[in-house]
Amino acid sequence: MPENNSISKHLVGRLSFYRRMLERIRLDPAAGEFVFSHELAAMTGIGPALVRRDIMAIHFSGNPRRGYHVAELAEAIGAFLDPPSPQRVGLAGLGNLGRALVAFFAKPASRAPIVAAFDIDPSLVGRTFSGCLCHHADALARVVRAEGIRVGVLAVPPAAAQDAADGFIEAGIRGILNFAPVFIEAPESVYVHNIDMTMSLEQVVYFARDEAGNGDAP
Amino acid sequence: MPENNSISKHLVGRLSFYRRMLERIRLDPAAGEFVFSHELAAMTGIGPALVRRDIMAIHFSGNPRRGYHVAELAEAIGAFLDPPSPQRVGLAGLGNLGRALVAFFAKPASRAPIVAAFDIDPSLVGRTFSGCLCHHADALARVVRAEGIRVGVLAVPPAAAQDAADGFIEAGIRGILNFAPVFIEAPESVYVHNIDMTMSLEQVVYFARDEAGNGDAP
DNA sequence: ACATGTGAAAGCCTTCACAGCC
DNA sequence: GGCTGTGAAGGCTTTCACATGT
Repeated sequence: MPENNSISKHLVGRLSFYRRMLERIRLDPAAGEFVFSHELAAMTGIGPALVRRDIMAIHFSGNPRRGYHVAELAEAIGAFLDPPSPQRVGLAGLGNLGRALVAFFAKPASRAPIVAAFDIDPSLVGRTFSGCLCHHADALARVVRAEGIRVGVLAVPPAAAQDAADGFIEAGIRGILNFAPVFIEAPESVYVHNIDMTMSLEQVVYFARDEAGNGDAP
Repeated sequence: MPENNSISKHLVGRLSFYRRMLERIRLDPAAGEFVFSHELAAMTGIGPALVRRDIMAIHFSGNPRRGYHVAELAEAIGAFLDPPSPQRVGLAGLGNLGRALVAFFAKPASRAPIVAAFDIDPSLVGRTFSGCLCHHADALARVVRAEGIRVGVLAVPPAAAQDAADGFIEAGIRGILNFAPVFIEAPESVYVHNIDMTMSLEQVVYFARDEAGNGDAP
């Protein structure tokens, strides 16, 4: 049975979010072994019907009496989301934001560990940040290939973003997480996700102005 | 004439993006005084028809011969997006991410300057980061009121996020930009926008795995 | 009773395609 | 000829509402 139902970006994001909530439930000694869709809904701000539909999408089933088994659901999400082996991530740009990101993601326990960083500043090259060595940007494509990196994170100034992206792409990267406030040109085969903080802040400012309703669930 | 056409979050985000591109064009001596929708489309990764529709939405008009007047369009977007006076922003959490954010947004020239920061770490309180004074988190609601802050940014650990949000809300904030990977409960009257980096990275990792298409425009 | 699983409906956003104009 | 402005269509997401199961 060919698994086809086109998987949307939104579904993947929500599954990631559910899993984090499930892990929190697992660590909570006061919580039971099961959750209801409306409980997950309350924890995430997502509607209960959509929670159920998302769980359906990964072919997991609950029990109308008890709800969903927390540990099993978390595992099912993992089986669906996680690649067979952790994907190695490279980071371009070790400014304030880049350092924040390695601190977030560098831990090897992570499902997507940052294993190499790059910058053009000679005072950073050769140093280690949160256990992650900084290479010179000139070595980007070479190190990406050598380390088997499949995902690149761009935390460089806007003017440098396309160049850094090109380096990653040339080295055969498959996905890019872009924090630079510019559009990154990339082949169809490379998935690009943009996080534009300036845009987000301007959005909040706009809706903060008048009686707008509550925002989105993530 | 009651301006009503419900304005979507997406539209606001794209307008913010267009404006940044227009400003870049203005600084480019090689660029002309006008742009076509397909040129803005190429710079942003957004479809040309949608660009035109977005411009329509703010009641700006182009000229079929020349395109859109760059300076005038930028001004029209500003008139639509920007509040009468710059909205003051407060930041909770001065870890790596918080420091990156003040560096981004603290400059008073910004349309949304961060004017105060908060943390519980005594070694940070009283110090100044990128020109922005760090107060103790206990003073959050008081300082937010005193400074006339209308928008709050959450860059605190997940466990502290709801508390910080409650402080902002109690002080009458109108919008929240949340970087913590949790759902923030807030009244209808407060707009909440979530940026969940872990989720975003997991999305990229998922789609990087196989032959997925290109991602979104921001 | 009350929750899951799900067809059907609703809503929203984007793209198509073309009339009208420069 | 090529671009803007836009009704209409198309596609995608989410919600509704209820049959089903326990």
